[in-house]
Amino acid sequence: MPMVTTTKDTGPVREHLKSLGLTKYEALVYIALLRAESASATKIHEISGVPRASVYPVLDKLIKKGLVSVSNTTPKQFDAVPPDEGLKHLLLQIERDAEAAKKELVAIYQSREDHEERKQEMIWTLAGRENIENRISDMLANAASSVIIFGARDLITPRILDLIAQVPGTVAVDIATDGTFAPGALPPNVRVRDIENLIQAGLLQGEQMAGVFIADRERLLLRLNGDDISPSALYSESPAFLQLFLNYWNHITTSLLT
Amino acid sequence: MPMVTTTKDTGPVREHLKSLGLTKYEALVYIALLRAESASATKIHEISGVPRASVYPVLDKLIKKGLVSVSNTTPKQFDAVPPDEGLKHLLLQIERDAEAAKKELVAIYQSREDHEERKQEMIWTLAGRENIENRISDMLANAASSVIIFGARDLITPRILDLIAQVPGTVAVDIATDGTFAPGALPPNVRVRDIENLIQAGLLQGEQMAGVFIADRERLLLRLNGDDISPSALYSESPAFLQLFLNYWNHITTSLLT
DNA sequence: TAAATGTTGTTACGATAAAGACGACAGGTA
DNA sequence: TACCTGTCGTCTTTATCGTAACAACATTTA
Repeated sequence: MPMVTTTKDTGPVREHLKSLGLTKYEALVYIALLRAESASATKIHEISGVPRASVYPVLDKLIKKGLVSVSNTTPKQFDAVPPDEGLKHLLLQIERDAEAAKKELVAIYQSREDHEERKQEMIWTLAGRENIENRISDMLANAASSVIIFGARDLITPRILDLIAQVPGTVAVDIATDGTFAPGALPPNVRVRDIENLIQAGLLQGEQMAGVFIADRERLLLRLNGDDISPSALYSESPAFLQLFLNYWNHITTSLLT
Repeated sequence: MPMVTTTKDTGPVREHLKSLGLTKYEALVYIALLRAESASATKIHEISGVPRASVYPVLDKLIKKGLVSVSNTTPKQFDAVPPDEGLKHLLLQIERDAEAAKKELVAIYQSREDHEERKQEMIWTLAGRENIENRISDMLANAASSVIIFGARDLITPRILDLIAQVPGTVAVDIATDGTFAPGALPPNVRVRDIENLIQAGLLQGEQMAGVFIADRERLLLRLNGDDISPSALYSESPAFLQLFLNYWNHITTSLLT
């Protein structure tokens, strides 16, 4: 009974499996086998919707990847390796590759000629919410003496809040924003200033969503377009550029004193 | 000076980066940027050998992946994110995907109808040295009461030896082989028998490289063609099939008593 | 038993999508 | 003027997707 089911609900899983190096067909066949518990090629074809002729080469690849095993009966029966076991080894292989790649790339990176002069004065653009938060993450994680953050409350997302909480106690963290934080969410080395009255006084206007992150007074990230679908940010280690915002910061703190 | 270097030594790195989802060009451009420290598109083209026109879209993708940042100067300058940082986030994303996929797939796997009868009697084929060792790994890691291993000494590779050493002390491990082990390499719950004299007596012949791994007397892996380029193995939970080798095992142990 | 029917494993070939490769061109810089 | 940058369009190549056909074998039916 050729009951060919269409490519149904298997929505996000396929995308996730693609990250692990599986093709569309490989994902479909593997999922079908997880459902079926030892099936023939034809049955796999019926469940997965993958053309019957394509099932065989796809199964070969899955076998080589250690996700599927074959019986020695005739006709052959195929069975999925349990997903926790199969994915574990798949991921392990990727992690090994990543480790090897990192090793070689770091070697290249460190042996390059350092012409930092130019680079120091450069202002760089970052794209994508994820990448921006990653950069902030690295700034906070590597901060040795001080961290300064100011801007709209929305900028300090739960993830960033979490990163702040993990900054060592020896690092002075200064935050100036217009909102509040849950009590006890921040360690004692973090000082929060409320700039709401400054905003109302017209001293801080413009890009509502812009925000500034400064680490050790030498690394700066300027976040823009926070409400856009693809936000962007500027990053710089330029002393001149930094000084601009450090002055800005001085302005804020002294204004708050009055 | 158009000094277009050919796709040179960057041998294995590219393969490793492919595991992380990078294409050939992406890998070449990223490596070039690691060498160059903030270069223009043309310079990247010269170093990497990637066609100049192709460099731009490739850089876009690398930027989206958080591996490259752009200056706001004109002409644009590009710079590589340090590899340890960049690869970390890349791998993190993959691990998140793997975790999500595992969750969904395990759900599917557990909700499938259990028709174990047929499967129990089945004998499965595994392909590839890596996959075979992975299966052995899982057998040893999940063994609850007993482990039996017999066959040529070559089968017990350093990795397997390591796995044996990690088996909990409550599990009785029996090994029969024709070679020796470094003193202290094995914990006290492992008992080793020497079958060399049995081999010389002609009681154990045939496939020199075949070996048997049995866990809890209910899971069996039969390794074949150990010297072949792509070795294979049989796996089974069939009681009948298992009994065959348990008898074999009895034969060995009793023969050694005389 | 013999013919009819169905299934399996394999091969071949076309369609589509992605990556790789090349040339051309408007605009800006030196 | 000469050069470089950024962009576009096109072409080739490769991998994946998808369809069709076929020999070998097994099963059913007459």
